[in-house]
Amino acid sequence: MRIATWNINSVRLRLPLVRRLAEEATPDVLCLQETKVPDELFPHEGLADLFPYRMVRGMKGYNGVAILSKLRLTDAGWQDWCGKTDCRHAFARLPGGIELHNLYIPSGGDVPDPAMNVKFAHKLAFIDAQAAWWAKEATTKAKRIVVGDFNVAPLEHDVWSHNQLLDVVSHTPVEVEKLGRLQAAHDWVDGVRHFVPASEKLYSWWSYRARDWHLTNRGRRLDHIWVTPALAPTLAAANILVEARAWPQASDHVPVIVDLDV
DNA sequence: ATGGTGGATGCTCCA
Repeated sequence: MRIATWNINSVRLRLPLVRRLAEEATPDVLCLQETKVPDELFPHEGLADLFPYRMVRGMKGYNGVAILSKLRLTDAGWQDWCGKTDCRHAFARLPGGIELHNLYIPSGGDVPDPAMNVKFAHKLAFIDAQAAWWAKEATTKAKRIVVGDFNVAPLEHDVWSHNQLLDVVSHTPVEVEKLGRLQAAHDWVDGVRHFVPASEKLYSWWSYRARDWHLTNRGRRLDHIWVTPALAPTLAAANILVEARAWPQASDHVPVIVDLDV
């Protein structure tokens, strides 16, 4: 089973890129974030041939998540967090009793101080709420996958310069610490780092503002696929599709892909 | 230290 996650930054604008990914990388399940489209305007007609099963949860202009699947989805739904209806979490059950969760964690704005910046406070509260939720749900046998744009690059080599990003939202110690607690809450296994040593640089996002993203290569690994320990033995491969950053009218994020032998 | 780009929206917010 091939699972992919991609912050698409408008699914309507980049529908051709979604189709290209589906055809070239052949994911069985594709989770999107920042779809930026209300459910009634979601481009189902442009995706139904590739992904007959779809769970979408979007709103006008901002955020939005979608699960597109070749495999049957059951018990599909969505959930609100932090008292907001901002379309950041969709879930569904896959064949084999696997529960899939697609998350778009708040970006957090520019100032890494929750007292000065309500967006950063929201981000930290969101991660805390997730950690509490998973601590409550966790069982050793649970077969679960959580994917998405977590907007946190947790490891030193998940950013181009650890020292220069310590004060930059996405890599501050408080976010990394909270994401670590969230990860520990269900003993989540990082499906990509399972195959790539922590000493190796790995990115899934490059800013639009760089003159030449490829030349400067100032990336961050913000997009993740985690699995519960019960699924860890099935991890078969992982890939970050860096080349997609150079596709015409690219998203600033690239697809992250994990294969499971299930 | 600053501003750089891109998307959705509608004379600005968000990333």
